[in-house]
Amino acid sequence: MESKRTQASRTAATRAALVAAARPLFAERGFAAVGTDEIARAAGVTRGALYHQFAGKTDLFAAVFETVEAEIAARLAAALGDGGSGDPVATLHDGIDGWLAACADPEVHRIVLIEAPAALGWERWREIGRRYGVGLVEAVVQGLLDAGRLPPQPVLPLAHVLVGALEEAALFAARADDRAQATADVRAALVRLVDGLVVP
Amino acid sequence: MESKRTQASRTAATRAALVAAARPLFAERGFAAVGTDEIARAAGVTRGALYHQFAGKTDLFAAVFETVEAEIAARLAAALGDGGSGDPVATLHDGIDGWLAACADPEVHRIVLIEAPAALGWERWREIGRRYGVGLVEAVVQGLLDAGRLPPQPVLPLAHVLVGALEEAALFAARADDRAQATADVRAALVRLVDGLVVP
DNA sequence: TGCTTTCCATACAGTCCGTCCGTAAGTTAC
DNA sequence: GTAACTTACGGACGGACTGTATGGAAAGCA
Repeated sequence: MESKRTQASRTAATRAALVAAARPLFAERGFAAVGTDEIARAAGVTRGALYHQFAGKTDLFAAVFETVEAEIAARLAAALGDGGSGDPVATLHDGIDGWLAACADPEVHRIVLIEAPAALGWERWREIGRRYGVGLVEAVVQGLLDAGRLPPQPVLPLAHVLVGALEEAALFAARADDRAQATADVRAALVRLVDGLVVP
Repeated sequence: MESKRTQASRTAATRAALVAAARPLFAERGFAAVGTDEIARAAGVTRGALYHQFAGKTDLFAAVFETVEAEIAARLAAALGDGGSGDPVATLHDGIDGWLAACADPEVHRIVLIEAPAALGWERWREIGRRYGVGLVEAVVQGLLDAGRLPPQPVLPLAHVLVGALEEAALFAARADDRAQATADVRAALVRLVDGLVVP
């Protein structure tokens, strides 16, 4: 079968090809430094296809960003799902490890943490991020509050503060000379941070 | 006097005019969206002067970024200098307040936290930031370690984690609908965070 | 004052984004 | 099956922007 390609499959194929081609380019050289012609050629199509499938270069980047975010969220959800039955604080520690491991990949932290805020603007960046990574942190914090492991307080401010700590920790670890050592160090700092928050 | 302008003063005047003109433009529309011609016209010169004084658009942005960072650092150093004789934890609380107040200005947080990482790259961003805001946090953490108010640990990882928390807190507060409420909320979250770290 | 260096304005070349139009591939109606 | 229509795509054009090269004015120095 599949001798006759349907429109939907054509569209899906070209969009996927463009996203897959743009991802390493954006990650390597940044949003502004890579042109649409290079992306289209790498995807085996022309700029005409790109501008038919996406509203523009920024929209294509948003699609790449969403793909990366979805991968991280799925990875973290899987890791957190395993420890869901145990101590919520232990779950949080697992989440820290999973996050740092995911951001070790330059394709992740360069796109998610460096390029996306400027390319999409902070509001749109956070709006998308809230459906993925930020949303996970919110859920974990809410779980801790429900379990009485945190003093009563609004969820969102604490979640944002923790997200900021996690993001900068990931960049510090990923860009360090000795990444293994740096990862262990920031992990310890993050664990001390969250352990100081929770009540027995 | 001043009928006869010296070369040094000419250079200083044009550089200052360009930096002053570029600052609100970059803050309002972002690094990529504002052209060099618009900056030059706003400064009352031409692009020729811009490219004579700066290596390029990125270099001009770096100068703007350094100016903003220097202002924040001076402001925080003044606030922290007053409380230097008191409790180091109280000093840290004052630092949080000063930081949140400084980042309430869009010219600050848009340039420092959104545009700079992508425009300059993370390494250069942090290299400059370390001479200003990040360096202050490092000093405060080192002071807490010396005073025995923190369990022994490397300074840099904890400083970066705290900087990340502070940065995201500032963005959250600055972009919220109810900024006063959001500022109070993230301030409380940050205070709980650092209070959980220190030992009596 | 005459010469050199610094500072700056103008003109030019190269690149890149977004849009427009024509064509091909796929879908629906009869 | 084929005709009418919609969707996907390639190629080319126009506009904007960055960085550079060239010529002249202002300042430093003898």
